[in-house]
Amino acid sequence: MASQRGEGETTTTPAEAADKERARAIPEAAVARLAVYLRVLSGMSESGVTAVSSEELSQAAGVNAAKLRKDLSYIGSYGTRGVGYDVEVLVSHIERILGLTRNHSVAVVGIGNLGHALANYGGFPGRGFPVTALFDVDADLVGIPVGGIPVNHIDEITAICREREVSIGVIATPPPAAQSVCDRLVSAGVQCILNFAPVVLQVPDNVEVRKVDLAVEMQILSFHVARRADEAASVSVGNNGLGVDGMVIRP
Amino acid sequence: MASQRGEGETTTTPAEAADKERARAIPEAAVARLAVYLRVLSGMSESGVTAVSSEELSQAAGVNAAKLRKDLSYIGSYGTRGVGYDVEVLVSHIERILGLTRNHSVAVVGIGNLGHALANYGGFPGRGFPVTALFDVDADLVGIPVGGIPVNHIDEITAICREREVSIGVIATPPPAAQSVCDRLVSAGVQCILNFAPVVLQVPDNVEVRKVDLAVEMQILSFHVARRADEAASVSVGNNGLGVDGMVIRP
DNA sequence: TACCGCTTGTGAACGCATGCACAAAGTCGG
DNA sequence: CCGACTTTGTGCATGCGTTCACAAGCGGTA
Ligand SMILES: NC(=O)c1ccc[n+]([C@@H]2O[C@H](COP(=O)([O-])OP(=O)(O)OC[C@H]3O[C@@H](n4cnc5c(N)ncnc54)[C@H](O)[C@@H]3O)[C@@H](O)[C@H]2O)c1
Ligand SMILES: NC(=O)c1ccc[n+]([C@@H]2O[C@H](COP(=O)([O-])OP(=O)(O)OC[C@H]3O[C@@H](n4cnc5c(N)ncnc54)[C@H](O)[C@@H]3O)[C@@H](O)[C@H]2O)c1
Repeated sequence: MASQRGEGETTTTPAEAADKERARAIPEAAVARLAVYLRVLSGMSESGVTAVSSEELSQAAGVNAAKLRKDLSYIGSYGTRGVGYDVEVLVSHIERILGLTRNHSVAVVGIGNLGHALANYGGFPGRGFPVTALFDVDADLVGIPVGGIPVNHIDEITAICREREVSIGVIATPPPAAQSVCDRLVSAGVQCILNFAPVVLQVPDNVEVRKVDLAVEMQILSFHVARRADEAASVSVGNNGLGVDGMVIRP
Repeated sequence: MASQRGEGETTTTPAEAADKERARAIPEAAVARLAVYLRVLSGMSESGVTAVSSEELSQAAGVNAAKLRKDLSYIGSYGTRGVGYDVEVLVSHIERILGLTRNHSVAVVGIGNLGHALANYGGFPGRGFPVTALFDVDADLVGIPVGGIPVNHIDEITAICREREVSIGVIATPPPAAQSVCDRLVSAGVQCILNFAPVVLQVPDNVEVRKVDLAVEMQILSFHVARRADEAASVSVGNNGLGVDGMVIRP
């Protein structure tokens, strides 16, 4: 899985080496936000904006300006005091930190409702995540192209993932199949998995899993609805001020 | 615990009132995990399991046992020392905390690739999130039923959301339309929004937004790939220690 | 060149979340 | 009824992430 970018004798520039050392120290939460900043900056760049202040960028990204500056400081000092940041410079530095200077081949497993949507989605290839393989267990689906890629049978997963150097596996199968699919991806050398099935996957330490769980998202929203409803109720009815165990909740 | 003899003649039981007071104090991160516990517990319940220890449950949920116990302690003390937790009891308490004792009507806006998948998905209604309305701007889609629900035109959004008491709005439109759709949902009284469009939505304080951003998820995975690759590289090569950060950008 | 106003970068304080470790509280066998 | 054993619930320490506040640095201006 070495670098596939062959320019120059050395594989990394000094700036890259510096970035990479820094990468270790970037908080997980900041990484997620950097991805958002990158999208906002890309949009600005396309609109012809060349410079931006932390205040403007933080507004557009929906975060605190101080937090944004701290996040950017994790990747280095590329701003100009009194002026702001050069959009292009920031874009290229964030891209490098996020490892977007190389493409990450994506495989989608489970070409049902969700798998179809993902395979058809045009937003990934343009951002460095080409979908290069689709898998399903259903014989009727095998061979049919979805979003331009033919569906392969799940049994071919190891060979094809190796061959196409898949680095991200997306699981969109029913929950009972998810763990087995995950195991197959892992044994095919895939080290990153994005899981849509509402199942907790067991993986070795060297594999990174992120889950997208819509039911959980909705339940969190539900929790906030309930909390809000309570607040309204206790305000209108009158709060006796006593929680359980005599804890005083509100003044 | 759970004392408080009832002067709760209203719609809430004493236990509910106690829960609701606690809800205020539950950390956001714990709420997300409670939703996961709930799913695991529901599965156990269906499999006929009636009791579970924090150790077992934490394994199944993929978290630390101490963290699980702390999370559960936020909602009250419903375990039995030396034994564990009663599955049904835990399920009902978590459901109540998450506000799942009432149904939350869901509207999906943007019936394209993703919207179709969401509308067809059978996993929501069974969990208390019935999809009761679909909207799109495309006249060709209006009137066609998807997943059993006919698509309505976006212009009807206010009336229909009010009428069907929609509490969660799901945005699956292209990015440029997302803010405008969001504004319409808000003015229709929807206070919870789940956003799939890669856009930062601006909403009033009383509206809760959660976003699902697949590109961001992939970029986080990409970051970890890069980090891992660097570690491997720096172990084999060693660090040159030069911290000089020239503004070297690859042409 | 010297000054002024603006914006970055970051040290330091704070608050939230995690994980440990153990007393309290229960069960069960005898 | 007792004592050994099991598991919960939680105080506490630790670490991570966020926020504040301000000195340092830069461009513009006279
Ligand atoms: N559709 C949604 O909107 C939605 C929302 C939330 C979560 N999910 C989750 O995403 C997953 C997929 O949902 P869906 O609606 O697309 O389901 P689906 O039933 O439409 O599609 C599942 C696909 O997986 C294939 N499959 C089954 N076993 C397989 C295996 N062992 N290997 C490879 N492929 C296999 C099936 O043939 C089918 O094509 C489910 O776990 C679901 O819970 C979906
Ligand atoms: N499909 C995916 O897998 C995927 C993945 C990640 C993110 N997304 C995001 O989800 C969103 C939807 O993706 P998609 O692939 O379903 O797109 P799509 O183009 O297939 O569907 C968008 C739908 O929204 C409708 N629409 C457009 N403007 C509207 C408006 N003002 N009001 C109501 N409806 C409107 C269109 O008629 C269309 O039916 C996009 O923002 C996309 O970036 C999709």
